[in-house]
Amino acid sequence: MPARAATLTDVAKEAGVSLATASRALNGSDRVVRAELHARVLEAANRLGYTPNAQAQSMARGSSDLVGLLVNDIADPYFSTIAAGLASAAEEQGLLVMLCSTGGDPGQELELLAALRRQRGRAIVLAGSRIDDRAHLRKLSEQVDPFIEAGGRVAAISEPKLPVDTVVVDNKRAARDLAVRIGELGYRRPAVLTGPDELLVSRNRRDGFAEGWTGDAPIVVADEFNRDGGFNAMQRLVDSGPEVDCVFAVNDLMAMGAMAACRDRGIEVPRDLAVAGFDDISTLRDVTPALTTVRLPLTEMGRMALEMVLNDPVAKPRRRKVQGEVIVRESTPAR
Amino acid sequence: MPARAATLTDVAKEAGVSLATASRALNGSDRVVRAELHARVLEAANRLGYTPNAQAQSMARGSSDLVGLLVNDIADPYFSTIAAGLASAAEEQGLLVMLCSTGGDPGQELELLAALRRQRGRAIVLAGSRIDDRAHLRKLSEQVDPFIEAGGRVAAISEPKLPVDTVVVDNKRAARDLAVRIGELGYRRPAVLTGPDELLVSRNRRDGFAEGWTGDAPIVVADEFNRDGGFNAMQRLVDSGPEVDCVFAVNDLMAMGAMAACRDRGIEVPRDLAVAGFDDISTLRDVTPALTTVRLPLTEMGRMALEMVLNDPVAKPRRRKVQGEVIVRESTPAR
DNA sequence: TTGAAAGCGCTAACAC
DNA sequence: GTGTTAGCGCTTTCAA
Repeated sequence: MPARAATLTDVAKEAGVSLATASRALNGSDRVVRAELHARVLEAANRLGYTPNAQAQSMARGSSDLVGLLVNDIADPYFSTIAAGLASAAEEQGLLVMLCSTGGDPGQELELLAALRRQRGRAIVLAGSRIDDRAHLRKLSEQVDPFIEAGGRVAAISEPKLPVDTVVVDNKRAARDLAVRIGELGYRRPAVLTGPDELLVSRNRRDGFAEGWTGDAPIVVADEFNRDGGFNAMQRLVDSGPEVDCVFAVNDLMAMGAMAACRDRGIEVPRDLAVAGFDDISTLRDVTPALTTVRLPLTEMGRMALEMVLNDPVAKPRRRKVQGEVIVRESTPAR
Repeated sequence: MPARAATLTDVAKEAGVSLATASRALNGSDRVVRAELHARVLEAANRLGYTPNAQAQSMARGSSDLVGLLVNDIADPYFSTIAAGLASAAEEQGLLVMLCSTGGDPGQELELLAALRRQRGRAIVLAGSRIDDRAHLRKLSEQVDPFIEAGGRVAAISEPKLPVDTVVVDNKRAARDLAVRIGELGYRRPAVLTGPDELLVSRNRRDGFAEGWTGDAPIVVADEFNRDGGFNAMQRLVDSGPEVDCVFAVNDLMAMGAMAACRDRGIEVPRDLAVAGFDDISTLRDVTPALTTVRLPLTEMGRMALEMVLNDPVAKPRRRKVQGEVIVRESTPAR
């Protein structure tokens, strides 16, 4: 057998019909093919194990059934849950997802975006925090704009920094709500474990919490936006020895790291110190003490982004705001 | 501006050279283009914001830079970690990953495999447990074989049920090792919380454990292969009231579910009951009590699969065995 | 070194 | 209804 897949031409020949008829019979069109020929074509296709070449189809049709998804890190449950939502919505639409994981590296982000662009998918979804860097945002636009100009569609799941349809989590508000609840629970001296300042999520969650807090301004310790960051930040916090009765880590992974650090230092959560996170990662819903956090509809957000990006484009970018819901659990008992 | 991206023809025209020259200047080839023309082409391309059309390139070249990845559920940390490994290896090779998540549904798996096949990527990686179903395996082969026949490459990360290169976890052996360790720790009456019998991973882990166990055969409770399955299985186990001093859940998610069920029933882990899992999901490394489990090099497995699938094909499918490492933590203290 | 032209596999006018 | 044919954007002989 040849190292070559059967083509439509092969099928047409085998069925004794024209290329056009074969195309119409197999891949639909308004034109109708006589039942007999139709059957003959299907049979031939079957016999030859014919599979349409989607690349050729997109070229000829001028439209593709690929959508790109760019995330910071697909191993991070935050993004993998979004990806799952987006992928399942894509499947329903008969679309295929091209996945790129940047590792949080802006340079990589640009390169992968370019790669996605080259594939001429019908849309690209950018998930992951925008960093507050004018130069980088400009470079992103240099990729995004021509893609849109050429008929592509782009949406983001992030802080609304790019002029594209965006699913935006109201981080500030949710963090504010959380601060209020923490206050109501009787805590008096909170600390915030935050990520790098350039990361907008991180900043907004921190600021939102501070806004919602009525007592003295919380102590803030910054580190990486992941588990190890939470661990390290917590260690530094403990070592600097301030009086603190509760800690808000700006995401669940950091909160887990923080709790691990507490354990290392003999601090018992929540007896000695309360801990709260953000995201409500489902894999972590069974940890003990159960983590107080802000629930985000991650799967839904992935679906929403796909929906937006498939909608007809509008002149003005749409914003779909998503609200987080404070979930109080054992890690922040009333005191 | 036109809703149409600049093409190579546009660039050639703009630079006042032939199509062929433009192609050679921009997208490399053995032929060398005179420096002056080269510069002129690059400039024109830049001015026009030209991006090569990867689809057209694949068609013309007869080879694509897409690889497909089919997983059971991208939201499951097991698969998202594998995907991360594979994606990062792919990036290094300048390849793009098309991601499909089947939801564990065999029908869906077939459809998505077909979709992947249509895209004419250079390779497809199938990650996820094979179910032991002759009819389904045959249908899979009906997709896989012609793809390979036509020059495509396929690899799997699973039990070696398909005649393709496979990264295979030695589940049986690792589970056996775990059983031995559990025995050495002083446990006497274990139960196994397993998944559906058709799932080969699930079965092999269960059987491996039983093999490694020297006392009376462990009680076995089967349910779904996920968190809720662990929860439900554990409830049923408790309700049926047998004497058990330790539980092996065949994956970490089930173990988490099992621990949650214990909490519900007032059983304290590990004081009243020890629990062990399998996979060593990184998101769960900080839970308390720390989970005894079998560590799998998931990221590495993703990389390995890509590597295999890009290697020259060999007549006989390769098998790369991966060993799990038993990690004893607090959830199974010596007693 | 450069250019003209023949495909790659398919769709969509356009004719019959 | 069905067939012919001109593209889609690119690479790659083959000549010049």
